[in-house]
Amino acid sequence: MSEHYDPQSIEQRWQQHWSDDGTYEVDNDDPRAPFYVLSMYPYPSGPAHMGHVRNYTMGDLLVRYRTMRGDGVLSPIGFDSFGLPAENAAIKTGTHPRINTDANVEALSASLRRIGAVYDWRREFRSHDPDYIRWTQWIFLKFYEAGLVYRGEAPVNWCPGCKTVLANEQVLPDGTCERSGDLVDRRDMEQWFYRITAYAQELLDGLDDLDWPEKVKIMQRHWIGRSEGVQFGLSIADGEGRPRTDTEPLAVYTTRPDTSFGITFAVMSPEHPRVDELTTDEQRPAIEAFRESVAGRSEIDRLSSTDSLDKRGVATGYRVVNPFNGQPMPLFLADYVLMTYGTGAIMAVPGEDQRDWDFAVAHGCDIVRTVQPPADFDGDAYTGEGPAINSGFLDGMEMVEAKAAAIDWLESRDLGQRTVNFRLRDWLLSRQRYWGCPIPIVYCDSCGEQPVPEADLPVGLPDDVEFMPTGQSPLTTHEGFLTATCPACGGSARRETDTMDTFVDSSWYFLRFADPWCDEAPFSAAAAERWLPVDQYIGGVEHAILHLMYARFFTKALSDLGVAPPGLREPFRRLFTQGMIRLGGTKMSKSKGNLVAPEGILDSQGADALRLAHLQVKPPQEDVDWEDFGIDGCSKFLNRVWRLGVPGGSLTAVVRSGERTDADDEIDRTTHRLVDRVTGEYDRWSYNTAVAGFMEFTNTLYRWVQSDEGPHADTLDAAVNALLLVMAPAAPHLCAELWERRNGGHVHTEPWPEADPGKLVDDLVTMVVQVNGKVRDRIEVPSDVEADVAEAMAIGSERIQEFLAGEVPRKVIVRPPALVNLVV
RNA sequence: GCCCGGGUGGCGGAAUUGGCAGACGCGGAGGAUUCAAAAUCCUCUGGCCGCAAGGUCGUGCGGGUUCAAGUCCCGCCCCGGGCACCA
Repeated sequence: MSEHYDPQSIEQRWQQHWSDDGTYEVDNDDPRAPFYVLSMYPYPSGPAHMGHVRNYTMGDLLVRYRTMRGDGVLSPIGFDSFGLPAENAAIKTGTHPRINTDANVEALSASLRRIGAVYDWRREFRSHDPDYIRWTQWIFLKFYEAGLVYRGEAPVNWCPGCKTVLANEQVLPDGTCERSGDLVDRRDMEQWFYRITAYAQELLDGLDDLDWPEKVKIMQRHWIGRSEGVQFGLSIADGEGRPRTDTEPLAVYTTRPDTSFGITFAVMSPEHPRVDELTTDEQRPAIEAFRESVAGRSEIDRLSSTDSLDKRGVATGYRVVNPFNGQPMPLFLADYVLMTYGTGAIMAVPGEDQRDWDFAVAHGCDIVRTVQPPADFDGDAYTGEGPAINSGFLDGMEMVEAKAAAIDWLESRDLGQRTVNFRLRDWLLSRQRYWGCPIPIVYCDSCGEQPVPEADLPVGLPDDVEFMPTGQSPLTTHEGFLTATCPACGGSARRETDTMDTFVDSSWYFLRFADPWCDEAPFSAAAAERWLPVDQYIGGVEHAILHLMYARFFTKALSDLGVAPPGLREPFRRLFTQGMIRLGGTKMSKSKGNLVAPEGILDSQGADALRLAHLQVKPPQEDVDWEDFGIDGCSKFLNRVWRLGVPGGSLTAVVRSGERTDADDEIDRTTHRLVDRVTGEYDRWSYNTAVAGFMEFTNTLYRWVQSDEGPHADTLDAAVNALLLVMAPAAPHLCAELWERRNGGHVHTEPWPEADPGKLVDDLVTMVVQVNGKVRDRIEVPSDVEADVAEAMAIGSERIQEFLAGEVPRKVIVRPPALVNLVV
């Protein structure tokens, strides 16, 4: 075999070995402790780019590390293979999405193998596999039976670019589509929804116990947006301003009932069902015009309006009555009040809400302060805490007390009730596209909407379709697909042509991996019990809300439906979010067209060098610029390790035998420190410093090997072997090759080395001696030096005596064996 | 506006609990080897003063606590990300 380091041949050889040997295949009855490592379900867009490499390198490191620690590691892979890009490509080129997608899956799989990432490939599947479609539909039907799926007319986000509706989460803050970047507009459409809001409280509570980045948990909490308040009615006023009893009061929701005495007007959403009823003839033309101007605009567009407030609201002519003080006040319509939150109508308290203040000024409404601001307050609305004023029976109470008192007052009179509201909305899952999982529903003229019987699953996608340039789904015109039989009456029926959002596929794939062979259910409960929750989930922070929220919802619902184990309430116990790779200042992605392909580097320097560069460049959770990568340095380092470790290499040709010396003991301790250090760093994701540790250790060995005394054969042997063991998860091919040549056998099935605690500390350490906090001398001391000895040595130092200049230290701080500080 | 991160040499970064700031890598300089080069190996590499020994300043800015602050506290500035009229 060649003497010099040749990444090409050894990488190919070992990748073949891991595959043939089944090193990383794990059975469901494996006797080792189960540990589930999962990188986020990749969308197959073609060969891997650098972002993939970073993600999958980190996951692979963990898989190999945990395996050496003795765990039976489940490391599956599959592909999120439904989605718009394949369908858009089909529209352009006429190639069926399945052909393109499968080719892309093959390309991505090959890339993953080439960077040395290892998986139990027996468990691989793709979202568009008929088997996977079958179970995705089966779950839909289970949810349908349980009332977690419903169809409803709703204002939806329509993306003209994607020719489909989007879930709220898929619309960016600036009102554009997260996928195509097109401006989203609003339409009323009949759509399918998952009732995720049924789990709002549990989704919120469950976050507390998850070992996730705090940042992600905060984002989810905010998205769920729980608020506590009270819902009550504002009576409609008659001509004299007295409450009418012949019509329902207008329901409003507030989190600040303590300020109720300061209500000076009320506002309804333009789409509130009672607008017609509560508009005077005089105001009707203005109201109609206003509603029309709002109708076509998306919610986000409305809420981000920069129009002045006088243009954003209009009076209905009606008045409502504040139940607390009997005061009548005007009722408006305004675009910023949403029908989808709370009751679709609000009470306005300009004294304690800045937006209400601005609206009151624009429309000439009264402003009453009901919370006493501090003396130095000089703003408009005061939103802080303080004693209630101008508030009748609430006067003098602090906010918390006043809230409770106001709610009690309403409840005791049967005027209102305590209410919890969530910002989270139901998950709109229908998409008007072809390349997705069909929704298993048929429509019968006589029986109406009917679920497809379980035995008839999967409802597959027809292959003989033609993609129209308009982007309209070919399912809507495919007679063979459309034609169905009603399962209830046997009559003719028409099939649902919407397919599911691809986030549905990625909401349960991690469960299927536990048991992808299961034929009676999406997975067996026993397998789920064994592997789930995922011990370590790895992916991009860009999925902090969408995917992670949906997957949590599915897990909870499946658990409640008895499909998943009852105790399985969360899918991902630990989450790590790695940073993205930027090039030229923007995120590296296919849509931005600024990808760097790894092939060139794999050809020239090899997978190990590329992996090491990804690990070394920056802390894994941080974003990184491609310009900062140091592939050459890593490649150079691997060559150094090779020359040090390869048997018969010139570097280690001269070694001592016989007696061990102090130098051997020192190297031995350094070796144990390396093992201890790297173990801790792997455990806390400090991969960049772990690589620094390899390099530092290698530098130390080089200096030693080239020193006059030279290394003792046994010490050097142990040191290099330890290096190969701890580096094996990071640079698997090189370590496997050198290990086999040196020791025979396979480094990745060796047990993880353990550091001897007794060998972590040197006998002699350098103690710093400071005078007034400044380092003035360094003294070698025994590592177990006593405080008084250390102090005596410090004061005894000649250099220190010079700095003391005869003065006696006023105070002496001794921290043996690290430091002595003399204060004069 | 609110909520998270972050600001350390020419660059990426390191520094478990307050205890030698700048590990490791890149870049740069010098040397060894070589006919020469590549590769490799060694040394040096925060600023300023100094021939040197050494001194002195230095972790975004301004204060503070402490024997001791990159690290803790108070007040600012800047950068990145998330949310954004949610009643």
